Amino acid sequence: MQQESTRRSNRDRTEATRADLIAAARKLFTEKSYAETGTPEIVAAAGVTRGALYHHFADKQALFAAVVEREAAAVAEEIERASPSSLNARDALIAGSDAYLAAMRAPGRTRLLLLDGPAVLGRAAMDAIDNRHGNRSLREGLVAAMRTNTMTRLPVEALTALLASAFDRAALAIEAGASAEDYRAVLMALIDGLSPALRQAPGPARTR
Amino acid sequence: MQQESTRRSNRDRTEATRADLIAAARKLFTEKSYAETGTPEIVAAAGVTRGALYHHFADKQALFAAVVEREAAAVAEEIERASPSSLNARDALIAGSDAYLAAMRAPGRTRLLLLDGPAVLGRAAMDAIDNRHGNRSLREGLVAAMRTNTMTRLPVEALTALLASAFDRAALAIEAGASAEDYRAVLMALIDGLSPALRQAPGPARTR
DNA sequence: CAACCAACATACAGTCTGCATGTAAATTGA
DNA sequence: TCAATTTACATGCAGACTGTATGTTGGTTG
Repeated sequence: MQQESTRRSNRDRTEATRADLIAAARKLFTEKSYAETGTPEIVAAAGVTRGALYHHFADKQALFAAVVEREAAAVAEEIERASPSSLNARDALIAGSDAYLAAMRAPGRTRLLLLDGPAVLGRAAMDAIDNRHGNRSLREGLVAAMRTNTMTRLPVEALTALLASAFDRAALAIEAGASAEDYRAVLMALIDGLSPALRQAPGPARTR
Repeated sequence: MQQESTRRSNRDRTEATRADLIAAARKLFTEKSYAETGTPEIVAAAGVTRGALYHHFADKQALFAAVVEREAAAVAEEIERASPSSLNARDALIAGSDAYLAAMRAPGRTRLLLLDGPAVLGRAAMDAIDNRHGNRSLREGLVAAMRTNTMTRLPVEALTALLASAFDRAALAIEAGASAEDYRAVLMALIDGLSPALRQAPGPARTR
């Protein structure tokens, strides 16, 4: 018998504490905001003290970065899971778009990834995170579409960034109560507008 | 002789103090950020005390809102000034786009209007400001283009918001050192993609 | 010119962040 | 296996900041 409950390896302790802190921080950062959430509140919710927080994270901002990183990874995973993997280039883009908009409906994600993230960590850091997780599949989809001549050839980085920002804005608007159908229709029109051949009536572009 | 220098009406005093505070705050908010700028620093730069600040503004956030409002108005004015007012619908959009990108090169504007603004004031408040100043001309340009059948008919609010977000993102990328030509080319392609008739080769879309 | 009010300055209370210091538990290596 | 060392925290403290309450001076008004 080995000290039944009080016998945890250091790695387990670290992992558990970090997870608790990230979960508590995520909850509070999304319910309120980064600025309005204090570290005393976070550690209370996580059941530890501020000492533990500053042992595992350099500062409040580093904890926030960990929360954002984790959230971006979750979004990327949801999108990849929802991608049927073999459609033609355009339909793959559409499927990815819908998956993104669906994923961003999870409460707090827009605030975390689109409002506080850029302001607290800076656009450059957010771009790095996006490129590590999110935007990758979008960029690859665009490259594939261009390779099959389904899409006008354009600078890939710029096109990826601009389309991504349009998706982001659509997610924000939809969360704020705007018509999801309207925004989806415009996004589709923007994408289809980039197809040399394809013009009007791209088939069943209905929302449902 | 009436007390030469110490004779100012209350309205003048208010106006001057508010202007000093807004100018000092703008400078610091853009050099650093909203979060990293304290009110003691602001009032020191403005040559007043914190009492004056809290007399004229409800709180630090209200001062920030005043700075943002003023900046958005300045951007809108620069755009309207640069608009030759009678071109065809598409060329008017192009001219407005270029004017916007040029205006956003003024130091600190991207941080103020695109990073800190949404995070501190919220997307809804920023939308209200944008609709009061900036987006108006863009929306009117889009409506005009649709009316002349130069552009596919789409939900106007959504299209305005999504195009505006693409412009915003382009401004951020350009400021971060990305190729202005690339981003401009993609923006033009997005706009021209919405023209039913117009397809490839929309004429001299060169950057310079 | 007396009463009033607007435009500040000063002082204070509460809270937060980051760090320094202390302690118990785990890991290491001889 | 057990002493040395490192890791994982808890506690306490210093500095800074925000918002407000209170005082004071100068303009405004009947």
